[in-house]
Amino acid sequence: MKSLRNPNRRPTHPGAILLKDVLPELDLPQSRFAELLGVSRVTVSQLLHEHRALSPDMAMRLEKLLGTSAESWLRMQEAVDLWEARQQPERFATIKRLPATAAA
Amino acid sequence: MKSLRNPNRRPTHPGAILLKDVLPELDLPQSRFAELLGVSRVTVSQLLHEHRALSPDMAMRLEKLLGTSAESWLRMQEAVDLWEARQQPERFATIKRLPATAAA
DNA sequence: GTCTTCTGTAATGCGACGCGCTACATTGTT
DNA sequence: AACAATGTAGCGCGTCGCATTACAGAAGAC
Repeated sequence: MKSLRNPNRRPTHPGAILLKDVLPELDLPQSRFAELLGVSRVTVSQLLHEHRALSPDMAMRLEKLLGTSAESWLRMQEAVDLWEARQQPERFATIKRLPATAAA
Repeated sequence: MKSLRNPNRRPTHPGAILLKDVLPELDLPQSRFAELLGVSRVTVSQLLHEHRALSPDMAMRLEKLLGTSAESWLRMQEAVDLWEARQQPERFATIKRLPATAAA
């Protein structure tokens, strides 16, 4: 087995975690959550529904507000970004693996 | 000790690795390196000198060409991005740590 | 000494994207 | 009926990655 988790599935968007786990736990309206983060309500809503990426700026805000590490939030976004990129192999099709110089 | 490496230093920019380690090893002119990556020479040069960030697109190209994981390249950039963000705490100063609900 | 290669960098244009703001429709609660 | 919360679209703005062009300096080949 390669992994206990399906290796080819789209990784979870950080917004989904916020929507399904974090917000219910906090028991706050999105509007209030947005206020506390110092961003607009629309920004939060779009993030929760995966209509935009979780930016480094937002990762920092979440860290400050929730105490969770900004790194962990960014990692999730990074995973999504790379998964998306890998869905279009044509984009990189012309790039051929360079033989390792095997020097040193 | 918290770490063997200085914890407060700016993390190494991925471009620096390319410039100091990867390119010398490959023994290629930057122009040829750019060709193989499928990007312009200017783009490579600016990346090597840390004048721009290493994008997910570039991470994929490096993975294809060098066999190194795109994740590892992006992680380095992510570290730089977060370090930069933390250098301006004023930006997030108004955000106050929310008490853990301690529910469940 | 001259020509060619490689390189750093500035300038311009373009498209993508994160964000704020406004506005409208919908749903649920009082 | 009235209000709060939410999803979403549209607009403008600033930032950023990238291509292209152009210029200048450094280094090596002849």
